[in-house]
Amino acid sequence: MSIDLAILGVLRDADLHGYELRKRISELTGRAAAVSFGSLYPALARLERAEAVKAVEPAAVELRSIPLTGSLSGEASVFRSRRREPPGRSGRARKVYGITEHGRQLLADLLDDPADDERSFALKVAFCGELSPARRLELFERRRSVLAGLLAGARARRRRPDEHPDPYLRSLRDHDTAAIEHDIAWLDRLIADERAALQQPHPPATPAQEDHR
Amino acid sequence: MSIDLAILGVLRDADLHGYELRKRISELTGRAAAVSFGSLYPALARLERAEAVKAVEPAAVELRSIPLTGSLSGEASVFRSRRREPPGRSGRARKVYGITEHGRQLLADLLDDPADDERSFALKVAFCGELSPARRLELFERRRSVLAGLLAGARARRRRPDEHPDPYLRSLRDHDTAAIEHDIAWLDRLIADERAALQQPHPPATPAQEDHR
DNA sequence: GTCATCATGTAAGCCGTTACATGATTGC
DNA sequence: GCAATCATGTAACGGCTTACATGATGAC
Repeated sequence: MSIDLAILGVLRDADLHGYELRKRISELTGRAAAVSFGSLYPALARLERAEAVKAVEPAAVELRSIPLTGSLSGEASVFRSRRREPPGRSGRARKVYGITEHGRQLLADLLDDPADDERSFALKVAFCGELSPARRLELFERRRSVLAGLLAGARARRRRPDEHPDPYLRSLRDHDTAAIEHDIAWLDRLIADERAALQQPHPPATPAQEDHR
Repeated sequence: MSIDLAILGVLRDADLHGYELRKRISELTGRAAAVSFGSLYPALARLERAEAVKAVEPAAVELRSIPLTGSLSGEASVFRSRRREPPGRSGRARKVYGITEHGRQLLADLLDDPADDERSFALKVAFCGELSPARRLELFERRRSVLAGLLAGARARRRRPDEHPDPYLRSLRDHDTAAIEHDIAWLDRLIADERAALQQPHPPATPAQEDHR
């Protein structure tokens, strides 16, 4: 359930109510993301029943926003949005959710799950700061091998030039092949960076996320 | 229903039975396509009820394979697969479908439908040889404007560097932005070719190719 | 005073998948 | 005679969307 991944991943950084949560999820990437309320709210209810998230006192948002090290401006925007409201009342029974310890574990499990399609892989990358470098490397390499398989198929098809004389289909396939190659090149960069980070335990660019727990 | 588009588009070029049809659909592009039997067979039944396709005599396959101008080798492979079988019997009650006149009209309508997601757009490109140059141009430009909107959003998000310090999310977004730009560049080539073709009524029929490596 | 936005939720339904049932043909 | 492949279908279920219902707040 890729929506759980999105919810838990975003909630990991800040306590949020559904409406705001949806905006954050939509902004994760340009193409993929975007969930509707019709799936978000039931999913939140389900995760609450499973005790992966729980409703928190809105007041707790301010309390939590100060001590956290990461995502400062994200917390600040929640703060801003609350500032406008009178102390006693807010919109319609706004329900702010926070991730639980069990939710964190579930997020870790979801990130570890080797099955990933286009969409869930993107989400996993967005949240993979959570993972150990070794797990991250596995994630990237698993995806790379899937794409390598697709690329092999795409190239094989293109090597039979007679079979599809339609120039538009040809152009589509050429573009598709190039897009896969582009994705693989990106993954190769991520993999190389990860390998480099494994060599020297304290790399300059990506140490920030590792300190919580 | 994007599966209808795929079925009709492939059936336009050759009469086929379900099993073979599925293979052809899967081979259209490297990433998108691929339908399961569980959706293919019911869809074929539905299209047959709607008289967009009809079961044809397997013997008609050979008859039809000669006079058609396009997709010669595609027809030939059907011929090959039938050659192996004894005259009276084949696998289990194999049902060969052909497109009807009404089916062709439906295909044209589906190609014209302005709503397109990632998947259906790819299918439309694969089959857009069917369309008039002006309609093709509309198709490409409609898609281009959608991608331009996504790109604007993606760039705006990237222009707020403070908001998401996570390096993996950053990398994901950068890659996503680049992929959208790549798609737009491809569309621009298709559009330019189409415009050129509109100028001189008898073009050499070679739309944009990636020509990478 | 009404419109846009914020906010939460439910219900119906679409589109597709996996898993299962069935069976013929081919090659070993 | 057994496995792999070809071939067609059904059933159950899953996940997500649209459309709807409801209502508060702020801006103009």
